[in-house]
Amino acid sequence: MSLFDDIALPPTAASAAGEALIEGLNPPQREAVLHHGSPLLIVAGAGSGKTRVLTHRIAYLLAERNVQTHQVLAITFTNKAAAEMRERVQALIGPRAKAMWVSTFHSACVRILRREAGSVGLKSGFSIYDAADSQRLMAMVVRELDLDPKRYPPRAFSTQVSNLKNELVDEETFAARSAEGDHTTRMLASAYSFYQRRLRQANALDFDDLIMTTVNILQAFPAVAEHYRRRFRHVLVDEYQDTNHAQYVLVRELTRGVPAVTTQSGMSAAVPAAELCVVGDADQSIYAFRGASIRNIVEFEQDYPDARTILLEQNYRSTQTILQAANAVIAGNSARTPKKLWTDSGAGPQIVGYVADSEHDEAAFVARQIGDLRRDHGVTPGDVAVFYRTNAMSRAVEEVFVRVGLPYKVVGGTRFYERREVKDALAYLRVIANPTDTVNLRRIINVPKRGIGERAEACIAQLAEREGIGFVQALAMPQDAPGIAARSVTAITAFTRLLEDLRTVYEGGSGVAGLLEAVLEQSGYLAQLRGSPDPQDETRLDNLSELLSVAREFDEAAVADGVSTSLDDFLERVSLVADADEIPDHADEADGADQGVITLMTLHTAKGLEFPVVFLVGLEEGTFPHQRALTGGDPKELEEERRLAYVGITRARQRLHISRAVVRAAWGQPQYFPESRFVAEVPSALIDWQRVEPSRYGGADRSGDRAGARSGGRYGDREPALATLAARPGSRSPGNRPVIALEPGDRVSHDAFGLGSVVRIEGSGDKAMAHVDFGGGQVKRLLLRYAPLEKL
DNA sequence: GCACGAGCCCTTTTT
DNA sequence: GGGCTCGTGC
Repeated sequence: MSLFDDIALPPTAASAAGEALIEGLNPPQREAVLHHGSPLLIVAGAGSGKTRVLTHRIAYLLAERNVQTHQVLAITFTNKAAAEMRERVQALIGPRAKAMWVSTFHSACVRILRREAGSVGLKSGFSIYDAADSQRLMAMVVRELDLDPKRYPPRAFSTQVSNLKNELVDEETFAARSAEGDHTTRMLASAYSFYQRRLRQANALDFDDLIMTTVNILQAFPAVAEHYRRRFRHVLVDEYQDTNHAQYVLVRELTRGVPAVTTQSGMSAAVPAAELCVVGDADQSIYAFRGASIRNIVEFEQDYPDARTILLEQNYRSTQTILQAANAVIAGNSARTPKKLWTDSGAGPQIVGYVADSEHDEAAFVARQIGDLRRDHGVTPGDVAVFYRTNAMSRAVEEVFVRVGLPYKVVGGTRFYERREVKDALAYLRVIANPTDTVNLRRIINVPKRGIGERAEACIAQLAEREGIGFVQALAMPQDAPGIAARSVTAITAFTRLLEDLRTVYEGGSGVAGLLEAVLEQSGYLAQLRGSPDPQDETRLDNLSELLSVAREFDEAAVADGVSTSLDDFLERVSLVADADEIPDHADEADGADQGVITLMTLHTAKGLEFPVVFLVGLEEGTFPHQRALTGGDPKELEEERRLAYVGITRARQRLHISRAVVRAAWGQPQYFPESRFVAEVPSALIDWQRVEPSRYGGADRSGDRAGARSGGRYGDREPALATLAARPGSRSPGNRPVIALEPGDRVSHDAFGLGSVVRIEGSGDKAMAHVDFGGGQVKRLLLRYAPLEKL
């Protein structure tokens, strides 16, 4: 029985071949594939086959609507998703899909910028700075501006600059706008413009620049814009709910039509606006923190008045139980267009719940449960995923998995390309590709140690400033640097010589791998690691050898495709891939020996994926929803947390497990956490609790226990981990208390001062402070994080 | 110039 | 439990 039974005539394709391309799709899905002309918004619930629809639509355009491959631009959220989409289209219509542009926004912009960089004075071999590089550069700028990094943290500046760029606010506009602002705003403005200047000098672009600069070029150079508007007749965007303003404008610019114009060389034909098709789910918008704007999807129909909207609500992924839980949680968000996912698959097993004493106990539960599922239901490790709110939480799970011998892979976290040794090696390559890349140059100038210290570096920087030349040029004439030691001059000469030699190696046709080998060998990097007593350096060597094989693969692929290998291409690739692009393919490995590995990742990384068995750990107030969303004072943040919960729940196909730890170590110290509100929102009939919070009363009354957890651990002595903590009531080590919510007028009790009443509260979060009147004219100011206070 | 240790922030989430 | 900065001693 389906909702569509009363729809008389499902859409049909024009031809038999076309009919084959929409076979097996339900009526709204077919309609989305076949839709013609006006902009199209596909509002798709979780697991409703949106990527499938997009894939089939592209195939249909190419096979049935006479669209050329080069006329299609498809934007996905990750490179991995792009690769999959290209493969699927190929499977449907053959190899000509290969030439189609399917990529992330960032990769697409790099391709455009490579061609058009000259128009904004960039050399085409520009470096791409990731978030860490940007922060490093911002730190240099803050130092240069003589600002106190404590008052003006480069991190915060970096984020704010990123936000401005996502809003397409350039540094001049911002400087003009903030001239009247407060001191911090003006400092931010100068940091922004200095930062941009330094980026340009380094011939580098940061992640946000990739989009913003592309938009700027399209808007400033009509001929360039026209080129792409004529070219792309179909623009398709997946995960539209996670696009930011700059990306929105980029899409608008690309899809605009071209009017007919008469020029000296004749008449150019008009081109109508490109067909735009976007897919998204407002309930899965989880990237507002980096500028994603839900308005892009909610107001699509206002932005494009002739737009058509198609709703996909049937879920093909999860059981009814899982969907009910997801629907219940997301319903807690106000101001959303109600959308009810439904499925005609069965109820499936109940959600399994577990309340652990500690994060170790919780991890042990996960491991036990996986063992049971393996034994009783033939579940393989590759079927299982564990999701958590923050990267740091993977550690507890990993420890247990290592101990019991479960195979796993952590996706994200300290990413491969963010490891120190990998970044160092890549910095050498970047400097060789782009000699003006100061950030990377200064990164490796003394790595491994070669006697060019801070002092020498400062002398060179001073020389550069005095002569009005770049840092690189100054480095070529160290003897002219004011006050430099003779020893340093020798060291610097040897260093520049090294770089020249390496450049020669590459120009001699070494390929990227050959160059990388030369870098590691000749710089002494390998020698240093090999000779190190630090066991960590062992894994560093492994990582470098892994990087070397990535380079080899790249060279080989270039040879196979008959393309001339380019260092720029290699660097671009490693700059833009996330570890999310290396998620193991679990589904198709189930034949015998290779049973895949358990996937560990954050909820954010989980977007767009699905697993038969999912564990959601750390469902605690303060962990998930995250403390910052609770104390930030912005209800929007809490809504985003809820959407994140919705995303997490809907990743599961068959079995969902939710768990929490009553006590979790934060900053090395144990801290109490009450149950997450998201758990309470799931109808209790859906959950099979295997263990609930232990209480001193021995009962399973969860509401009573919650109060206990909040006010400071009255726990039974059956549970060892808790007994230890409970043994010293009121004197728990400082800094690890939950910050209790207090209001003026509340009655409180203090271990030492006795009874009192709250006069006022100042600050929030970790810095929340209460003024408490304990009588006798004694008003104490107490930091809630430290004070042994209990609300009465 | 560099190695080492103490003290300091930290932690959301990522293309 | 970690990564970074600063001070100290060589």
